[in-house]
Amino acid sequence: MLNLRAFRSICSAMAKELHHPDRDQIDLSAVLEALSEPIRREIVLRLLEQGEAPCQIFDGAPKTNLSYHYARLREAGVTRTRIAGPYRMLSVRVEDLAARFPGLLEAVVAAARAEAAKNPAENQSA
Amino acid sequence: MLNLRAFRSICSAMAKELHHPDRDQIDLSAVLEALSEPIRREIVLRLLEQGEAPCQIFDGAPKTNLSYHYARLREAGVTRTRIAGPYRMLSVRVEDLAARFPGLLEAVVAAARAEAAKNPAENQSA
DNA sequence: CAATGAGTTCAATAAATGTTGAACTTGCGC
DNA sequence: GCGCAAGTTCAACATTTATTGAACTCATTG
Repeated sequence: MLNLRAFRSICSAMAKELHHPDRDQIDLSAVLEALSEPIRREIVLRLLEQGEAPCQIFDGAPKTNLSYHYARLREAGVTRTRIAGPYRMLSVRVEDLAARFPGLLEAVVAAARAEAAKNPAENQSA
Repeated sequence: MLNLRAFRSICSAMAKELHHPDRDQIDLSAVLEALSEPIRREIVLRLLEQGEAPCQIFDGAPKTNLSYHYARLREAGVTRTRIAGPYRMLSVRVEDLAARFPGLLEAVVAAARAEAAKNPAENQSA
């Protein structure tokens, strides 16, 4: 495990790329758990609406907390992070998720949208 | 909160019924989280295969642990528990879940089935 | 090179979930 | 009424997740 972490650090430094699980390594439990957190669903919804976007567009929590949530989404295989100069661009791995769990993202997104529509005040603060 | 707990105890004692969230109170986060745990997905798969079944049919963990998981599934609105004499019959609230989050249960179940097919040894021990 | 902004890492803490064994409650059969 | 089985509750503990502020890394600009 320590070896894996060191390995990832080396990859990051050399290739300016973060580690993402391969498509066939995306784990159902990790995805469901990642998406069970409201703020993460908001992030996913926003990314789907706008397409790839920089972390900057999210401000519903302190930076460090958002950083943690970004990492959980990425590690679960839900999002992809691309480093672009001083920014990190996030996107949802729509095709990978559809390939691994057909219909899951759509269902969660539809439910999350309905949820957001039901709580507009809460949503505007995000 | 204490009041709600007392209220639920009274309902249980009087009506031999456990509390279940109303359909419109089923919360997306609770459902996703409930289903993010592998053993709970197994329980759901088994119930869907066999229809309503007594708790007895599950033996993949100690009774108290299973009791905890049953409660999480029930509280999330995923399952319904009916008391029948000395047994507790569990069933999946398929229609409620479909009404609240169309396609979600199907997608999770399909993924869980694929998962189970990929790990048959792990599955036979359940 | 220094300053600044974007976002991360780290360690400590808080909160929540998961596990467990003892004690318990309930229903049933003898 | 007693004994037993089914499943729950409780409290303690283990594990994991979530939050936070300080320190950090990296890229850009003057």
